[in-house]
Amino acid sequence: MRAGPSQDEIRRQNLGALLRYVHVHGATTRAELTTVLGLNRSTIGALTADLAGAGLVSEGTPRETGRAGRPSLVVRPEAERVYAYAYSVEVDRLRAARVGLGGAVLDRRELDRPRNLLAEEAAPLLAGALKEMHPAVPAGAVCVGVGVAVCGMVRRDDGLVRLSPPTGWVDEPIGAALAAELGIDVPITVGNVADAAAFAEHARGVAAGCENIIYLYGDVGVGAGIIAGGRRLTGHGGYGGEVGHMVVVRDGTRCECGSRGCWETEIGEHALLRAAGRHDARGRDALLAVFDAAGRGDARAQTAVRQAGDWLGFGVANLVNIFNPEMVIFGGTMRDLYLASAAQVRSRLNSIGLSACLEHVRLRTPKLGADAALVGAAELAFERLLADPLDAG
Amino acid sequence: MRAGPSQDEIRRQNLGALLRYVHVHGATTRAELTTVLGLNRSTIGALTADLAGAGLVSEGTPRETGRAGRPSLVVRPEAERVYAYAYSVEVDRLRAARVGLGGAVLDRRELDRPRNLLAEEAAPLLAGALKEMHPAVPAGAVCVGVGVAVCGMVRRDDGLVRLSPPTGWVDEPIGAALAAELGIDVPITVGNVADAAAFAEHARGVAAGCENIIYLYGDVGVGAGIIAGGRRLTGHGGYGGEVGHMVVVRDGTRCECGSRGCWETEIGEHALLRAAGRHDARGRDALLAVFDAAGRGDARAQTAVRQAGDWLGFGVANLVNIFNPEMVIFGGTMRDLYLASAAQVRSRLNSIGLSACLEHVRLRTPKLGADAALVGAAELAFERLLADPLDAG
DNA sequence: GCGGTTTGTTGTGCCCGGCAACGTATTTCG
DNA sequence: CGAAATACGTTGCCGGGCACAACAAACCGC
Repeated sequence: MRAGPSQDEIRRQNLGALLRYVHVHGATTRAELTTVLGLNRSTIGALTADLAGAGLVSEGTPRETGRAGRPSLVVRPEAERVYAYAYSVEVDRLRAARVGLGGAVLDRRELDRPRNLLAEEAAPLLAGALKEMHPAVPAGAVCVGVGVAVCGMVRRDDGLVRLSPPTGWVDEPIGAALAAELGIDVPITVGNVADAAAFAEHARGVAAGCENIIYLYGDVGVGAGIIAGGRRLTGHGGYGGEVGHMVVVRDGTRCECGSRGCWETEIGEHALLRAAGRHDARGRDALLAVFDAAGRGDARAQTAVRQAGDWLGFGVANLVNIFNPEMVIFGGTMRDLYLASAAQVRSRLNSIGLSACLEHVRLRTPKLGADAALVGAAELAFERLLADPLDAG
Repeated sequence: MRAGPSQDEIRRQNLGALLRYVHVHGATTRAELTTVLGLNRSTIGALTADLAGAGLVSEGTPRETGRAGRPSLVVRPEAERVYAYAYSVEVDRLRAARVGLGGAVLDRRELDRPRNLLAEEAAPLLAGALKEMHPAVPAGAVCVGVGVAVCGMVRRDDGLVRLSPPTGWVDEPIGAALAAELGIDVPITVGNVADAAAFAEHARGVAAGCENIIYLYGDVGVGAGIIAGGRRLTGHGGYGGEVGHMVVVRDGTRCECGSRGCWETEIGEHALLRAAGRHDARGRDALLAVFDAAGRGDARAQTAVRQAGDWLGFGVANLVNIFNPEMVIFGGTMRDLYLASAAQVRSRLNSIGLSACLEHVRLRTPKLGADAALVGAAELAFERLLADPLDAG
């Protein structure tokens, strides 16, 4: 039961809408902004002046238009001067990047992550990557935040990593550890990697313009970033989207989460490698080798892929029936699995899915590729700026 | 990429917030409204004046407060003069009601629904109920809309009932048929019965104040009304929440939807009656007889109930893992099943559910009882008024 | 260079809500 | 019973936000 916005909230929202537009769509003429945002020329002028004054955008000379009339000024995000640090904590990899307003990756570092590395041990490594990148930051540039994407369940309120079977983390305060290590005074936002990737694909990837999407992200486990009605589905505690632990086989194979027959146990890394007869292998490279082998005609690999693809379609169909999404995106290892078994996926989907839900659903692979998680993490950090550009800038 | 609200939208939203508050919470003093809505006394005064002018609220003499100071005026919804018609199309029952602003059922009619009655045949019956109720409407009262709750998949854009296996409806334009039959010029909103019930329980039932809930509604089939982040989860076409057709047994029992092993085939009416050895029975009474028998110690009935309860817990656990809701509500026949098999439900939930998701989830039965669907249908109709009180009034 | 066209800029006005001063209704206390 | 205290409604004023219109500026085609 909340009242409507006050007038300065209007201003904030309009500033945010403008900044978000140039952040997502890149340099934009003022004329275009007036039509897109539905605001008056004079208002757009005032807003850009405010944002330029805060150093968030710059106005440049117009592009050659070819048409008659005074050319419109171009509003550009300050892609170099305003940036966020983004981290992605994956099973066997730590990624760090400096991402400019506008979404460009300005700098990056990657390092292998020893399995069973705890948050307190990871934080110095992550901070080190940041310090390595720091000298390249131009003078006067300002960091608006740090975003961290972790493959695990993250408590919304404080960013505590509750449970991340693939990394072995339980109640790891990665945000606090990182804050202590960095010693810089910027807000740190921690989120789930699938959520972050979904967010990025929703903002500037294949799902641009879609309001209802499911981004399925496979690593060792499987999670989903879900956007419903244009907003992230977080759930009450922030643990929404744990579709990998939807049980698809009652009393099935034991899962790391303690339950049995989770979807993950049928389509996760372990399941596929085991089915392909590679019990000792792990990691993404091993997985790709299976897909390769299947592509080259290896019968056992083909069976494994087909079987996993069948289960992939099974679970996706269930999710489609529940959410009625506009698009399902297959990211991480799910991308490879989907591409290798699209026939099985579609077949299952068509047999299980309700026809009304199948009508408009599109199956896609990510547009942002491996960077989706990083860009999404940055997007999490930028979100604060976009909600209130002048205060957070 | 939408701009912030304009100034008259502020007004609309504030009017809506005030009207919604008295609609949900009943008569409220102006003083309370100022604190709840965070608006100034003068603003509340202006808003109530506008609403009173439109005949939506009335201001009354203050209640005895016992405290010092001038007593605050009481703002009351015009519960008799402003109303909506609500319909609920269930498998073997048609309900109609006149619901006043504030949510009170002012008048009601119920009739049996012959199975296999199509929308065009149902519309005259529904219209007849309305005409029966019409003479009792006080002079000067105004109808703000008609809400219809149907146990089936409803297209959001136009209210077409796409598929409703229990009633046998396929692409039935109940909204249009009703509009033609009624001949009155008020907007007709059609929605899913589970959605409507969830909406009602969220607004004024057990889930008041909860932002993430799953309302499980059982009739012949099973559907869910889902509220995520405080907003209804509709999905892209409006078909979200069809959890009854989440497949829980791969290649299991054939379902009316064309698929196999849907949740519905394990916990729906047919499943329970069959398991209890009552193959020829149907309807709610037959179902209640099974629960009765189980309560009295009938072994076969007990086994049937336990088995269905086990599957109920299974599906609920999956949904809890996916959505991380704050509350799960068991309505319709699911209420009876849940009450009769709470032990099984909790047991499955605890073994399958992720511990983080189980932390805060509460299992509840509806507070509004059998009226939830009707009140929810009315709520759908009121929604338009609450979004823009002065225009829609 | 000149008209036509499109856009930036500036000044004005409307609307909304906050605020403070004043009037009013009720309780409490002497 | 009456005055002080308390809380509230009402009124007028103010600042902020955006739309609008008039004017100035920049570009195109001729």
